[in-house]
Amino acid sequence: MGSMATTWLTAREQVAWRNFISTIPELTAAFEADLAPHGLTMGDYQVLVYLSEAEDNRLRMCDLAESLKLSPSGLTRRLDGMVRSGWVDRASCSGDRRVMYALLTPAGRKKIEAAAPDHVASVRRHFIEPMGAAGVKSVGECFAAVRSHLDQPQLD
Amino acid sequence: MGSMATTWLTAREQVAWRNFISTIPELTAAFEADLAPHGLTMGDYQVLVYLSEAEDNRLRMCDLAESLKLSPSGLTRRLDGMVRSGWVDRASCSGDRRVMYALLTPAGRKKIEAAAPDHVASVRRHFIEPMGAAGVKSVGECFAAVRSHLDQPQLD
DNA sequence: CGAAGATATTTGCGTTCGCAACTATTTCTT
DNA sequence: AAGAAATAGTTGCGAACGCAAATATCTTCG
Repeated sequence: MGSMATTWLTAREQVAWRNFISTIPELTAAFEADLAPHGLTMGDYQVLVYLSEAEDNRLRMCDLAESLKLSPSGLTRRLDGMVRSGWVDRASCSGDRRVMYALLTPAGRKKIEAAAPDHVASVRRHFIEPMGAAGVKSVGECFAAVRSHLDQPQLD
Repeated sequence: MGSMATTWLTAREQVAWRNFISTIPELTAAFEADLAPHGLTMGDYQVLVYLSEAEDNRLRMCDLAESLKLSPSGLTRRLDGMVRSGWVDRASCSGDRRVMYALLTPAGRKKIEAAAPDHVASVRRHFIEPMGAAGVKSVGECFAAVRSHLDQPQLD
């Protein structure tokens, strides 16, 4: 096996890592709780966001799954619920019959318009404000870096 | 209803938020993948970490659940699996018979000692290195702030 | 002391999600 | 053009987890 000695985390690195990893569950729970009065989960909300920003308010399932970082089957099931709720419709694609579009219904648009102010306030209150302007900038850059590193094809 | 106008996110705030929220699933998937060869999930690993750092290598279920940000039932089930794997034992408490201790077995200690170098390398590679030293410091502070805000009893 | 409430844990149940397998369609190869 | 490979989506299955209820045990207070 490798004779490479382990490079442990420095105190500061460990603080960053542990703060991050232990905050995520509480933070997401807070967002879910703030969205619950609208009858939405974070997952539902994200679907509505992507659809409302998409051209013609619709996206192919696979593109939406990619945006949401969700497996194909996960998206199928999530959409099932949202279709039942009337916020999203499915539509087949005339050009490629493998494809299903998810499309925002008028009810879905109403839903996100009603929920958005509360959700934005929630994000601002729990996430943006505690870290301050400099923190926001830095965190944005850091996670961009983490993400772009993850998306690379792992050369090593 | 409130006549308060919504304060939308600035471009920079939105970048930070979206980078953060979209990176988490990929990041956790990367950690899970790096830990999988050891037969461990992130959840299992965290249990082993807390137990290995605890006095006498044991913790009350409720304290462990609190540390892990897990519901009591979630912890019960997670431990079930780890007990089956032989990494953890349950022990009742003579002083308070409601209490169950989770305690690290020698096999559990071996397990985390074997996995730790890989996991630390994984954290370093996916999380620490991409954000750089200044980023690490800032992210640590930011999430400490977010967390301490969440833990407050919500005065407003 | 004894009843009421608090605390610790587990179990039943429902939800969410990923993987693997399957179907349907399109695209590539020769 | 025919077969192989790739792509899009859904379904079966199992794992993880939270909530509410049940159980057992303390603790508090009249």
